[in-house]
Amino acid sequence: MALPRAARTQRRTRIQEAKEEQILEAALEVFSLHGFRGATVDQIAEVAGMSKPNLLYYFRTKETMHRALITRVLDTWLDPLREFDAQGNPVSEIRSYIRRKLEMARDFPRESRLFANEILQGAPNIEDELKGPLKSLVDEKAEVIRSWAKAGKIAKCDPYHLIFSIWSTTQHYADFDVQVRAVLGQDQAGEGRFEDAARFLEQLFLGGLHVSEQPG
Amino acid sequence: MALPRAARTQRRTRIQEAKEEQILEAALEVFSLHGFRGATVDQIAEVAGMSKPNLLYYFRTKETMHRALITRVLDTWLDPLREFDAQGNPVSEIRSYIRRKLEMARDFPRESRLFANEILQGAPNIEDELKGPLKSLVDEKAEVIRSWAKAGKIAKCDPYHLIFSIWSTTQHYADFDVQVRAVLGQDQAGEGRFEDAARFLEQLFLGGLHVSEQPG
DNA sequence: TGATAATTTGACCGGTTGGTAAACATTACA
DNA sequence: TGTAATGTTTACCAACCGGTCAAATTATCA
Repeated sequence: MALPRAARTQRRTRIQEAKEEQILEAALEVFSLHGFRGATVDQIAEVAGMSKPNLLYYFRTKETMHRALITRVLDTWLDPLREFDAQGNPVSEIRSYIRRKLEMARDFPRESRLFANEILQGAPNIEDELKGPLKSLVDEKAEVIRSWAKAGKIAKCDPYHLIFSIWSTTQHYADFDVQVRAVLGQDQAGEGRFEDAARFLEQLFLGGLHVSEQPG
Repeated sequence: MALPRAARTQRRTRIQEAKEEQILEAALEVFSLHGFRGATVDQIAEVAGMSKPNLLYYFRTKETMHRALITRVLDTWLDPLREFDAQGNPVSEIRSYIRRKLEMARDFPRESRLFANEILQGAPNIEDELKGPLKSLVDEKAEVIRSWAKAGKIAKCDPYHLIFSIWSTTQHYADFDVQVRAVLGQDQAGEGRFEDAARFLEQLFLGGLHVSEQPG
């Protein structure tokens, strides 16, 4: 009998790595579309092209699989914020942060929806990671923004709500894609909508934070 | 034997009205927390304080119940946008629209999450309503915004993406509440966060759309 | 090659879920 | 009051779901 995955030696065979990758890819597809409880193991197994017991050989439970996926996605999801540079030019840093987030919404909508699903349902599995690593990173970058405001480089504003608003506006194009398409209609909903969004958001944020708006 | 609800005469008894209300209230509670597939009929029945067969006497299937709920929520959810007044002052109209949406996120988070859940999972039940009534209303208001921009009363901008950004930033405080609380921490996450958000969003949108930002 | 470990599968299981059947209780109203 | 329509409950079912098991198959390597 084979040992369960967690009890193996560190060395992972190519097969293990390939299959686990295959499973997580399928799990992303299914979880992001139906949420945790809406997704079934059979469904994931089918998308992954293997039998259910075979899948459960690599991830012993549905929850293990989900947790592995969430952890990985949360990590890459924060990359754009990590690149946020205290030494850079404030305006161009904010602009490129918006652009990177929007690109992720366009190129990785499933990851965005997986995350949104999780948060929406109370984040039962990742509350610790939100209060830990996520909060720390945001605290750090909020301090950077605050210092920019203090130095008069951008308008004074609440840095946390600024970050929230960048998150929400950009992820909206992934999470609420169906609605966006429905409202824009067939003619306007071509891929140009991401460029239009980028233009608009740049205008909104750079206008709203322009130093000339700051009294005193 | 009782007739199923759909086949009854138009006159609804007080009992019917009360029970259906009771059920939809419970359904809102459960669906908004767990999504469609994550919610169980037993759970809804328990919250509604009745037996499962009794509940199914009023709504023959889980889906019927869900659809009734979604339809009603979508309707009230659009009220703030309906109040958007073409004759009013552009700046104060936009400001009060943001405020109303933010108040709804604060006072009716369950409705917001129910809707978000539905859209997130591809809006299988309400695509028609998105492409119909919703799109029509947005088209109408977008035209108003466009006319304001043309008259030089606000900066030129894409009215659709403006509306999207107001939706996303305000609903974020309902849909992503867990994340917002986690990031702000226990000390800052008191109810003051909605006032802080209102102040920030006002600054953002009114600054970003200020007519002085418009070249030419 | 042969033996051992890793991988894959079909059959199955107990619990849950959406929904039904039919008896029973209550209300509306002639 | 009587009775027919409406409302409620208990018992139940078939399908589905997450997960197990033991047997079969394949890879690894001395």
